[in-house]
Amino acid sequence: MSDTKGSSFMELRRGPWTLEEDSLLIHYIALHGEGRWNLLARCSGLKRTGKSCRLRWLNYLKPDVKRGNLSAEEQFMILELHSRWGNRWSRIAQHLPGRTDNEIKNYWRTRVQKQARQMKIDSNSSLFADAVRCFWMPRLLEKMAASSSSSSSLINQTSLPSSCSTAVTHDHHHQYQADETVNYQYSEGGFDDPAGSQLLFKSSSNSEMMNEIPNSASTCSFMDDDDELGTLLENSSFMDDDSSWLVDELWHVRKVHEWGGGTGI
DNA sequence: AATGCGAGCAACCGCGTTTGA
DNA sequence: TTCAAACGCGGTTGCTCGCAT
Repeated sequence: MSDTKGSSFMELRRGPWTLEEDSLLIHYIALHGEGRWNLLARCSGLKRTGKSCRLRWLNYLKPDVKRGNLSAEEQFMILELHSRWGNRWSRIAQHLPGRTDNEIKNYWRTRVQKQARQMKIDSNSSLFADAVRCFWMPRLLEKMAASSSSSSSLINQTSLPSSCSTAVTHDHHHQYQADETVNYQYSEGGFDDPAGSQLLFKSSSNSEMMNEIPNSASTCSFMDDDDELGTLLENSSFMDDDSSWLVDELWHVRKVHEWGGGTGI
């Protein structure tokens, strides 16, 4: 079972890869292709396990791996797909070309869970899901709208109760492939419609439009009970930047959720 | 300038699944 | 059908770098 058996006589390297190791790996794969990682590890001259070689290639050296910050669209996709699939990082990564499961996992842990920690709530709770859906995702949509006047390949919609939606204006209609059977669609009307609070999916198999609200049982219901707070939140900027919300305000959300008999944490 | 600390990310580890002999 | 090897996924660790003191 051990990946290192058979090469136990050889001292295996660990830790950061050197340029020489990278070029060895790239060269070997150029000649022999991907796969058979243990064979590669034995034959390439690398003193690494097959696992290590595979990881290095897939997460860093592979030509189509994107580097750099995640775009608003990519962040939106991660939030949306995670709400549907949970920690299925590789599955989520399949829908973000050039991004790896490791990168997405790191994003979730360092950025998303950080927000949950600041709010002192469980990142797996419905409350946090509400906050993401009501404040973070609309903010990303705003950013996407602002930048999409140039160009955009992705887009979406989300389940935004009218009480939660911020002023989002769009001049564009976008579409992206979400998985084998579902196309996500977003159009401007979806947000302008006061009742436009649902996630719309267009089945590619039967072309029917379907309404779906992930986590619908808890979707922002707490907002309906507090118009004053709703106004406050709508008028507020909930992220100082890409990943930092105004924690004090979100703390109020938490309190309203708890006191208002919300879905709990 | 030196030190401490935290965020971000690359890499490792354990384990479940798949493959093929 | 069985079993060992290989593969892939998700959780965790630890290194690096930037910022604050």
